[in-house]
Amino acid sequence: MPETHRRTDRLPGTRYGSRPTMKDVAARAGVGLKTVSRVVNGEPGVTPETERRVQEAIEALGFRRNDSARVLRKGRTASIGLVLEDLADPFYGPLSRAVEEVARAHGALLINGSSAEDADREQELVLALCARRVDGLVVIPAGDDHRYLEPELKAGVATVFVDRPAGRIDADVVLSDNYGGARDGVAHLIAHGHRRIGFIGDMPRIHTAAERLRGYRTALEDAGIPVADSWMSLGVTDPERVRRAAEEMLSGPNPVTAIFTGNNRVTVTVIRVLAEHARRVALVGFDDIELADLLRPGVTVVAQDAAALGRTAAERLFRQLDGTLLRPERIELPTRLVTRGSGELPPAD
Amino acid sequence: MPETHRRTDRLPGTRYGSRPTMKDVAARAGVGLKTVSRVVNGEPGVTPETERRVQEAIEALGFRRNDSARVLRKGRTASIGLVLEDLADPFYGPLSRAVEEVARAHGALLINGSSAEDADREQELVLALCARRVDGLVVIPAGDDHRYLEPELKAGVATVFVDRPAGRIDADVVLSDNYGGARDGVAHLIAHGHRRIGFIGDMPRIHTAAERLRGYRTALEDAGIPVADSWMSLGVTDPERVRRAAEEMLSGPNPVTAIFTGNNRVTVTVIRVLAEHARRVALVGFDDIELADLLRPGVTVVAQDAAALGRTAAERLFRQLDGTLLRPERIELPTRLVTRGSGELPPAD
DNA sequence: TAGAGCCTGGACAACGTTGTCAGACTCGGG
DNA sequence: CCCGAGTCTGACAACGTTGTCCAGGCTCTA
Repeated sequence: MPETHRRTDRLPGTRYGSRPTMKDVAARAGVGLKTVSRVVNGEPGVTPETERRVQEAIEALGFRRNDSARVLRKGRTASIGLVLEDLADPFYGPLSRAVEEVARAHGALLINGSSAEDADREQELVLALCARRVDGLVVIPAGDDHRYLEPELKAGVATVFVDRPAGRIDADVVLSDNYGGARDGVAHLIAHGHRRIGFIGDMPRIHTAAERLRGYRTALEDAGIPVADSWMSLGVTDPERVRRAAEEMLSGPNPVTAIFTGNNRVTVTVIRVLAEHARRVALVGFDDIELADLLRPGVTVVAQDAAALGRTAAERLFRQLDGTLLRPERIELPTRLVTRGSGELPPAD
Repeated sequence: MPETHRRTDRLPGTRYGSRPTMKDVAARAGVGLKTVSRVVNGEPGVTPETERRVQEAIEALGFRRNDSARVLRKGRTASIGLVLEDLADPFYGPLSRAVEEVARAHGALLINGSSAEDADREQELVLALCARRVDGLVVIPAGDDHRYLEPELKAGVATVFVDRPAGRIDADVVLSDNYGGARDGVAHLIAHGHRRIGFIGDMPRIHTAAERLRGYRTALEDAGIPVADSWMSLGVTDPERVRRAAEEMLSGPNPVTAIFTGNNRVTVTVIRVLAEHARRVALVGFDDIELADLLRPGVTVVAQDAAALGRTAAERLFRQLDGTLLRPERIELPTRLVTRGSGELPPAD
């Protein structure tokens, strides 16, 4: 029993002593260190008999390769980082899963963090992931200046931005057609006779919110409808503010007959508000929401394919890692107008 | 310029050459290696002037500490693993976020994987995480035999199971009161006069499904209602099967007047089926679903607090790591019956 | 049977960091 | 002027793995 008290400087939390290493396995199996490595990695050049002995020792000791050491040696971690805004947002669920699936297909693990829509926290997270030496990053950016990533990009960290573009650096971006989707959604309302259409969206510094607002304006302008400031409400999307905004639009001397909502959270809140209102107001929302088809009236939405966003981004990431991808590109995925009744409500007055 | 071509054995993918190390920083700043380490880690014993020089060199080179090396040396990774069934399931969103928040509060990152309800994949994932030397694991188990974790537990990997208990090992478990919740939900239906109540749930090998079924049976037995096999349908929860099951219960010579659904996915499908039916059928579902309050009739549910499950589990995990937690425990969190009308429907015939 | 070539196994260094320890230097008091 | 205490710094080993390279034993052929 040599080496029983090797690690005297271990942190106190490591209670039960430390794990066996390849050295221990080698000693027990009576072979050399590298032979164990070969067995563990399925490399050729080991006789069946030796392999058996090594396997036995591995089993007996409960050996598990230490990937930290492996990573240190090999330079690749086989893991990618995903930074998004909020793990609990239903929009990011399918997106995360798609990224995870692609990662899994490439033998990589997913490290996952939420920025909570805070630029500093995003940076902190991204840099922590870089310190872990993730092979690549999928980032839904909160901030708008990503020059802090330059050393990382130079060092070969594959990076793809999703849902919103990167700020002040040249990087791969995968977006939805926020502008076109919003324009079509609002045009749908106009086609059903609406002229007074409200817009409730996220803070305009968020790219998606700005683009959707732009789509809204364009649709109105294309139809020759003047855009009234009082019908646009941009800001945080917590229920209280959205509720107030909706109620203002619905009351007053010149109430809207339809509302276009800028994302799933806003849509849900506005549905609640409308449910309390006597007057029937048309609604089209950006992002699909579960059960939207069962509400009465059903909720018409501009649906983005969150899974496709994630999949596309992750696939580009691994193509960057392959080296088969050369120049950063901006990819825009189409949205789809799903009509379910709410948009078809004619103006009530 | 020494050391420009040090890493000849790097993988081909590392395109842009390699990252600067502390050694490089030390050389540039004209100080010793350890001094750089001290600056990077904010350790005392460095004059402001020296620190400035080091910071400058770090900045200039774009140095970022390599946490793989750090981990190897220190034995702690400051990361925990979360293995769940499906990242995209709305039930796991809040749970993941809660785990992430606790992790963040303890300065740890979250590595995240989906088992897709497959025991082998769960094991593969868990062991991959252990190879990464995560400090701890939060596992929503798919399998029912976790003896493969024994060496890891001995080695001090903190582990907490959530939502379902561990199989054949002694470990911390945080559960919802599935039995009691289901019993109360079914009792609610009985209290409103229902006698013929169907149950549609997940595969009985899944602990939560079995417990909820048990609650269902108990409620019926307590009320002296015989339990009919034809009113219980257990199996995979894809929409097709659930739909068939619901339709069978609703037709035939002896149709149910109420349905108790075993999880959120089942509930959603059954709502769809009921929406197509003329006859009004009462419904109580396990798990809350978004917008349930806006459906007509509103959907009564047995709500679990997914965030509390995640938070409790993660907190126990870090207490294990602190050493302040000694014996594994089984914690059961209460559920809450949220009545929203659907459960109050009287039997239609 | 000797020599060439192949197969298996092991010694060793390196990956980038941190803990240990000792050396150099400063400062103040005796 | 010297010494001790204190401050700052750096050399070195170790963490556990993998790549390189060489040694020794084997087979096969001439």
